Amino acid sequence: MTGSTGDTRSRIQAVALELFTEQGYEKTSLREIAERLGVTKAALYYHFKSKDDIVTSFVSDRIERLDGLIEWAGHQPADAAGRRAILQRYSEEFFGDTGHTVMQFFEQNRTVLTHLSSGQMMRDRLLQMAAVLSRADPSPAGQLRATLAIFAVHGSTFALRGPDITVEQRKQLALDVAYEMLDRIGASGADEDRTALRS
Amino acid sequence: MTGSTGDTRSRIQAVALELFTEQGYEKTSLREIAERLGVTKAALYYHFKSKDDIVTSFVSDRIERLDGLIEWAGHQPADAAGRRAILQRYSEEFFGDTGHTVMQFFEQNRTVLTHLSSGQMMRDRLLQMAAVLSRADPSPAGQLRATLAIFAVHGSTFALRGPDITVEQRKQLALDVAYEMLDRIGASGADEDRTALRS
DNA sequence: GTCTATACTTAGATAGAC
DNA sequence: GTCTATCTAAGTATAGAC
Repeated sequence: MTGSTGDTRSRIQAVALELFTEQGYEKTSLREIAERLGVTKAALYYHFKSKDDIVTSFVSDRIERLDGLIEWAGHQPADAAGRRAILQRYSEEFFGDTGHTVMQFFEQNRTVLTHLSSGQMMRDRLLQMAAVLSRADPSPAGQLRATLAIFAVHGSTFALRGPDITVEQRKQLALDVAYEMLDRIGASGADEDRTALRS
Repeated sequence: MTGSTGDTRSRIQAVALELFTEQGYEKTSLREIAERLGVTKAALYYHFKSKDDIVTSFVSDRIERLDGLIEWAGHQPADAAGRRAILQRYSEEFFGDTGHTVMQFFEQNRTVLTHLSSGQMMRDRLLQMAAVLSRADPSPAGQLRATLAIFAVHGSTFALRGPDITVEQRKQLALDVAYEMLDRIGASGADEDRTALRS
């Protein structure tokens, strides 16, 4: 921690991720990051091309893991059990030690998904997740249900009030609710027809 | 439009809302807004205290309407039919002509909900909506289901791919899916117990 | 009451010395 | 690999013209 040891680059990543998550990407200045590390702004620019390049550096690893998950998901059965398995693995990725901080960063900086290149890549993977989850019923209703299932995982981090709830409980609760949504994808089909006509 | 007519203030609001929604709050500069109106930055500061005061000016109206809705919701029956009625009115508020642009602004600028005073007020109302929807079952599971129901309405604006889908269809679809979630709030209770124990 | 001119502070970013 | 100095543009603020 205190060590003089080499890796300034990874120290920048750690501090930036922490501050970006706590106070927001736009609200955190490079001066602030530099000061916390006892260096100048210019030093940051030796290690990273720009502010959003710092984000890219700790996001690309997540992207790769998500790509692996999506690829695997495509080979799972397109039934309810397959969907549950896919989302279960997604939630492990989301709540897992290595990925949790980065996912929390995106949860706190949702506009980054639109305005930063690395954010758009993540957004893209999220859409692919929804697509693979709803491939048994790619109708708008199926897409929306898949999106909501994913959001159950994300939303469990802030929709659940009270600090007396553990991470493990959040995770389990998110999955329980998400499964209800997943199980309805492409279920009867009769529902959808009624819906379409009702309007 | 071209007119020299008085209301610079409301012209600023209109242009700002449009640019903030299109390109994002942080990515839009006051210079840009001023130029588009043919005035200087300083003119903006005559009409508004600050950049985020412009946001407040067009959000406060939405807040008031939401307050009315929440107050009314508290008097509705705390059963499934009551919850459906509440969310239905919420979606009308969300998709309605007057409010839609402002709600789209928040959808495109979610970090504003955390970092701006007016955003926090809106965030507060959203939490109150979730609370009133889950008052029959204020457990974490109930809260999460209520939050997801609200998010079905919001998410229908971006989760539904394809431009061949009308606003009215989005609205109806969002409600259909949201109702599934609402109907499960405080339903059996047995589910929750199983969930709690399973972990 | 409505706006312009001007200036202050801080942001992200770059060039070049050590 | 890091620092000093500097650039442009951002948000902000005020004095004063009309």
